[in-house]
Amino acid sequence: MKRFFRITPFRGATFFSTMLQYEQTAKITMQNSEKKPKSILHIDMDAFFVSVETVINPKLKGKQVIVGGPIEGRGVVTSASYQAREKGVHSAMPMVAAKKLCPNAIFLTGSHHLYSDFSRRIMEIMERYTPAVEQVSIDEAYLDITGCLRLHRTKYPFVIANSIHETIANEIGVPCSIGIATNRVTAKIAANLAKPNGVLEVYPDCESAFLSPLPVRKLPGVGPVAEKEYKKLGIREIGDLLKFDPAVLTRVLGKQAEQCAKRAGGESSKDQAESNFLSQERDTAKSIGKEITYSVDTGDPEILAATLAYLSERVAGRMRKAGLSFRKVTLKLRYADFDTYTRSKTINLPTSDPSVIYRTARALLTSLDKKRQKIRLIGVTVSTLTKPDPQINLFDQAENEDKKRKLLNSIDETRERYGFTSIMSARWLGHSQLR
DNA sequence: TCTGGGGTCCTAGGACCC
DNA sequence: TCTGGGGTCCTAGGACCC
Repeated sequence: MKRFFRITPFRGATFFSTMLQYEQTAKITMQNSEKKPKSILHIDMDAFFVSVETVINPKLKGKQVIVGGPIEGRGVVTSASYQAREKGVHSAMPMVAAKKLCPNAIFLTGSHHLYSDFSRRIMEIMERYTPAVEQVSIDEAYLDITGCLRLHRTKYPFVIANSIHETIANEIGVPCSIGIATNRVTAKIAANLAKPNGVLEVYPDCESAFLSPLPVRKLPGVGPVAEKEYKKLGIREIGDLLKFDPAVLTRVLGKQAEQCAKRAGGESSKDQAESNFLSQERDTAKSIGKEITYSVDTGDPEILAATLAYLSERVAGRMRKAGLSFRKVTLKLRYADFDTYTRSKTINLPTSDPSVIYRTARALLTSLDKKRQKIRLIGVTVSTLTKPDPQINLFDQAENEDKKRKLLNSIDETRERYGFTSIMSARWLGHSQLR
């Protein structure tokens, strides 16, 4: 009898029997360990972008809907309705291929602003239940509800999970799936298995029984490459990982395997760091970048230079908004044959000056662009980010820097109000395809 | 059927210092 | 003439996630 997990479909009868089951396993757990098990939720929106579009336009409900880039512009799928998925459409698939599979689907390019706004409202709902919310992407978050069960007058984590599930559905109109477990990895996997629109709880002490029969590919961090490597060792299921000496796995497959072995046992490094949930300062970005795939490959140096100017401005704008400076600039090129190269350069003193990004990227482009081929993609990323230290500025530089900063800030404000292209650097004026 | 764009983290070699 | 070991920084590439 499978006792260790249950999908709760929000009906009174099953709800009650689930409570009885929980009571039983929880009792056993209490006897086995002194400490109360943690209750971690992983909440993940179902087909998020498509769901938001459906809230805006209810006529889309139940149809094949695909959100992604423009078909002519080499776009890919970012979100597909379950009706489209039935036909084999999935995210990251070229839009052209999706169109072949679903010729009559509704294709949308989507609006990131809209999705961010929905995301913010959804996170606000979660924060009503616990302050320990850690958002990990636009449509998913971890919640630690261990400390607030009593506040919500229940012993049962799934009571809170169900309430969150219903509140998001009622107030926002977007379906989600929730995994409940004593640690993050198991909660995340449970949420995935609960899709769509389900809640799945893995009871305390049942983690490895739940995880063992699942394919290793289900473990977060195991992609196609790692899966292949594991297969060579005869590892197919998560349980197989436990049969190996972690030291052997680490030697053969590196640090990644070490993590996986731990996760297979239902442990994740982040579980220890409680501070992750309640840390005051949201960890600052490690890098900020922007890249563009041309709709037609180009070898025109003027277009390339204009694009670099544009990318540098975009990156610098976001960096200033975050109040950061960089030391490293990375240029990325992808040629027509899809071969991809990066070149980077670290400068001595941190700055947020877009012209430094541009000049550095230009120099890197000169050093890299030797292949006699047209370019498909070009990108600029800044990293080694720091909060600018005012003391670094020498006195005579300070005034200059201050003027520059004021100018750049006013540029940012204007763009905020009237859109990015309201103020354009002369270099990319006239290259309308960048808009 | 022709492969986006935003990221994070890990590896590995070489330079340089002690 | 042959040649240590540890630490840190820089660079390039690649796996993976959403």
